[in-house]
Amino acid sequence: MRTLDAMLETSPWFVALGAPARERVRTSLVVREYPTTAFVCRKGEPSDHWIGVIEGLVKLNALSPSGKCVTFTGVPAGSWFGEGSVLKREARKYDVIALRASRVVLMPEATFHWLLDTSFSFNRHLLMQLNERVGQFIGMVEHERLLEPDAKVARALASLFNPQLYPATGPQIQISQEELGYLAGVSRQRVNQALQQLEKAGLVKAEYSAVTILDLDGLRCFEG
DNA sequence: GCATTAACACGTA
DNA sequence: TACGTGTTAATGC
Repeated sequence: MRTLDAMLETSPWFVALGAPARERVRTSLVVREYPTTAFVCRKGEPSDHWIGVIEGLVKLNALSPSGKCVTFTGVPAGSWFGEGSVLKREARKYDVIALRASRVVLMPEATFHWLLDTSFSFNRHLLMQLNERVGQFIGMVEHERLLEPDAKVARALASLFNPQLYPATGPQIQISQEELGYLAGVSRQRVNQALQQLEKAGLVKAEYSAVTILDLDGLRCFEG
């Protein structure tokens, strides 16, 4: 995923639009670049855009009053997020931070609501995406309460490769073990141990600041 | 017992 | 140099 146009061609709701609507959407979009650790959005800001990741990886993040950090989800290239707050016309509820150099596309709120009012394919896509997210987050609660750390790390990794939400993701993801820890809810040291177990089981290959998935289905049902 | 934090040496970009 | 990794020791639930 290198360019905005490549991103749009893999967005099913966009492909389904007629030429005039595509043009209207296309001209309203703005592309921005962010270096690693930069804020794409901050908690409390107005939600005036739907956000797509063209290149890179961003995370939805929250910081506790005592300074602890949790990551709700990582968003890889090819996917859109942030519709919840735009739909409700409320302030951003979480920080969005680039995990590595990332190119992002912003769709203005006005375009978003116009699509909502005029395009069945857009509505259908949004419904699918929200439904998929509900399933993902319910799964997260289940894993958080029921699974051991090795399995939590396995599911956290697998969640970054949801083909419904993230259609155009290759098998390798560039993410540090510390960030995986924030995503899985375990310490960096424990992530390191878990990755060694998952590697031994032939499910992943751990690399420097990256993980390659070898067996996605195996990761999804890994229980130790 | 097991995970977490802290601390350290080492390797990599 | 700055950051990520692999490991160990002390601490806490």
